[in-house]
Amino acid sequence: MFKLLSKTEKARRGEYSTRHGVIKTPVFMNVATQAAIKGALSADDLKTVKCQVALANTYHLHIRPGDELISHQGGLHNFMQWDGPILTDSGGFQIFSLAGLRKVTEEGVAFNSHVDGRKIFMSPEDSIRIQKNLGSDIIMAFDECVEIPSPRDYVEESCERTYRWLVRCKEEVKQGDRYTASQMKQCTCPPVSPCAPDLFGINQGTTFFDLRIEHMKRIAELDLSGYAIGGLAVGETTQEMYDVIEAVEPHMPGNKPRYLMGVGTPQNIVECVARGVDFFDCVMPARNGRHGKLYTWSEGSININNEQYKQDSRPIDEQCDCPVCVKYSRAYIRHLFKAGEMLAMRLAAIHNLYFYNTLMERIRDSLDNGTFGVLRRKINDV
RNA sequence: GGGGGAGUUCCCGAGCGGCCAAAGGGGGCAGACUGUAAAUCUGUUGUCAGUGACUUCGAUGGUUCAAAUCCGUCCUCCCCCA
Repeated sequence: MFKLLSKTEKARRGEYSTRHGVIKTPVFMNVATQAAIKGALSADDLKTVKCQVALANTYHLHIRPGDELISHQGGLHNFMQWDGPILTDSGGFQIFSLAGLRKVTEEGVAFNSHVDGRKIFMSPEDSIRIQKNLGSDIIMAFDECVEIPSPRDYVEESCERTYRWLVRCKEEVKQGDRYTASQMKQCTCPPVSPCAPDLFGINQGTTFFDLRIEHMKRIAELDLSGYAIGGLAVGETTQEMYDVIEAVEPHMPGNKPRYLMGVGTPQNIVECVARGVDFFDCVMPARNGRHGKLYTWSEGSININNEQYKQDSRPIDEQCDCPVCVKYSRAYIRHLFKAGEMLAMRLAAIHNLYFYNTLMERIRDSLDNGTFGVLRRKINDV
């Protein structure tokens, strides 16, 4: 359940309650696709980096180790030992990123597993059932993420289908309680609650404003727990992305959280908070970290592999109080990268995720004390 | 002492008369990464200069229009036999 606490122009401060705790928004969700943060971080580390919500993936976990298995292990929370909220993506994006192997029909999508190549079929109902087996707090609707650019008639047809899929997803969520006894035991919510997960719908329509708006209006009528904007940051310009959000935002229910899927850079996040977005997720902090690109408050991002840091005894960021910055030097971390040590990626991921989660904390604080504009300018200037 | 083999650009290693500034790795330098098939991918790596020029393939002398590639001598290393 979402509670809007305050608004600063379009920017929103809120709280979203789940059966695994309250999420303070705006929030950045930390991506743990396969029930782990890449870079060798555990659920304990998620606490360290001040993560509020973990994001896992339906497609990946269904293929391996299997959602039934995870269900038998007491659900995803128990499996990965994370007691905070979990949002699972529906698999829609994976099918998009596996382009070439997929076949989309009204019933669902057939595609080849990236693991062993076997044919897999996933319907909206399948996706919901899988996400229920995982025991997620927030589940995403099964959508088709359309490539940008795509022909208008295809986008239109796809939006229609994604809408029909959404209706089916909603129906499936209502279907009998799929939680196992062990999951119920894990569950901390009152016994009377059916523990049905919260369903977020996903807006599509590429960069056709009218299709985006039309689609948004229709899904808004379904009274879902939250609304996502999907299919962005997939090749269009940043300005186009902002324009789409500005076009769609007025048609999103004000009393429901808004989630911009897969975005983005610190600048993107601040700019999109300013445009009314509450939830974000992105692989960038973890992936860039693994590749040596580290975020700082005063220098923007630095590539720690660069020769200039060879003898640099300063921390990654002198203004950062993460466990990495209070201890280690740039010279040491650069060495770890050059030497190919796993620790390099781990330390980098910890720092970057801490940076992102701290960024969100600062955004929330600034919204609370009226200094959001200052922070926004600062992030854009770096 | 006798016989055989090898020395290539930062390293390993191809090339064995012109298409070679010289394949391919590694290493170095730099860049990309936005609901994670990503500890991945891309560019660059003799010097100088905007097409081109100049110096490189152990050393030195030669053969040839032309040599990293052929021949002589020398230096160094490896293997086998005594």
